Amino acid sequence: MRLSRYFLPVLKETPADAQIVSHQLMLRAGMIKQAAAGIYSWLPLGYRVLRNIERIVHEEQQRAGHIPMLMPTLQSADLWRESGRFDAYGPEMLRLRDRHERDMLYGPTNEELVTDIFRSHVSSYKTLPLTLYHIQWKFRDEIRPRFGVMRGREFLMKDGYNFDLTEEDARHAYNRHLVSYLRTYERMGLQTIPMRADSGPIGGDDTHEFVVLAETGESEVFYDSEVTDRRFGDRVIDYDSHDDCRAVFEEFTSHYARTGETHDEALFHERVPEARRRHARGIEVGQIFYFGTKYSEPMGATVQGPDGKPVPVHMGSHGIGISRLLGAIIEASHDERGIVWPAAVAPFQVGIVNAKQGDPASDAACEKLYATLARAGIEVLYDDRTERAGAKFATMDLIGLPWRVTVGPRGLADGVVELTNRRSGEREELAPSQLQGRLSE
RNA sequence: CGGGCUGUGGCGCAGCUUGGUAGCGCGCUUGUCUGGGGGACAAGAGGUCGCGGGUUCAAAUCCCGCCAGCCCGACCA
Repeated sequence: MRLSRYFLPVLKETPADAQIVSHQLMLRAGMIKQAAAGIYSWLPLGYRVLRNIERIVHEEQQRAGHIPMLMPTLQSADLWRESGRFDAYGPEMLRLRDRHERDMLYGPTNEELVTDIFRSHVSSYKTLPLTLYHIQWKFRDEIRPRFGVMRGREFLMKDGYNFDLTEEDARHAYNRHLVSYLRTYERMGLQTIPMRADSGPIGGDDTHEFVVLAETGESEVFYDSEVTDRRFGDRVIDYDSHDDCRAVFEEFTSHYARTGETHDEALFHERVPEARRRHARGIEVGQIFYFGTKYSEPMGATVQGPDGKPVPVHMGSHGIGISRLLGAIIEASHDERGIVWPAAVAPFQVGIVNAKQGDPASDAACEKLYATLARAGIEVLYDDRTERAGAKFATMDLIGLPWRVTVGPRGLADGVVELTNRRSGEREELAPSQLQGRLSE
């Protein structure tokens, strides 16, 4: 992409409304524009990152055997009356009427819809286990939206639902999701800690939240310092193996780690030596639930078992806050100059800075490099504006691409360009012909 | 929803106390000189001062109402 033909409305000054660094940087980097309280337009740069995160979530979900689909944002109130949540959910649910005065709602979550799909089409235990998920916009009419995309009213979320014949199978689905989520977040360069949490209006007995530790987090968390050393890493796992998934579950949840609502001070003291007790703040980026037959019973989601008798299915649901993740990643990865994107989610992998636009040698070298990299499938943003080098550097630092190539008369006189790593600041000089190989490492 | 605050050009702000020509910085346009960390100079464009009503010869400024947004608290991917 040529920056001169792109749409990247960066701001030099920080808008007054933004309180936390991720919100400030998203606005300054031209990623989002507020449309109303807690509702944002995703400008091209922000949209690219959003899509990258979405893609990773899709890949990891499908790796775990979960099946993608898409349910609508607008739902009929009827199903929610059936589950009893039309009244129970409260004013956080946005209710509206269509032209025929029928009660509708903008979905805050999708248990009712997916359960309805399930009961319409699944009648045999042979179809189980089944996990369906989708990535769709949700609306929750928060009392006070804030912190940009971290607490918006409209937000993009992956929500998935597992249907199993037995509690044992459903527990496995729970563990499998925990493993899958750990992988997902690590791929985005985030360390998350699964914490025992409160189930809120979704209901159910068992639930863990995935928390990114951050000063600006909205949740109060208590944990054993041991948990921060855990890494899933690149281990290979058989998602169908109950034992393998349970082992990971136990490894990551054996130490004390709880959010404020479920925190038990006495237990904390009993189980964690004082030197390892931590009290901090965190950002919730996902949550998994096991809720048994809470929805399947009232809504009649049953299957015929091997003995021919109908049994309600055991269910769980699981969510990842896709749009919130942008904020969480920036909170966890930035410096005084701007965002530092982990490569996996970066809007472009490399930015080319033409230090002297209009200089024939510089222009030619940049054009050639741009074409070569693009042809190699590397996502590259070429800053071909007639700005001075300093302004281009500042823009690149702000938008946080992993690599920057600086091309100018100075280096070209020696036959080299400069490659700079955004995170470490390390720079090396190399011939333009070596660049593609270096970036593909 | 309670408490506090703010709406003035795309962004950041001043002007309001004491009513009388709408201003500054950034950004934007054009030109010249520049050119490796947000350049200099010059000339420009751009504003129903959130909306409605009132007071007044005259309202960004005073009064009333409404709307929007932000912050602090109780709720949440």
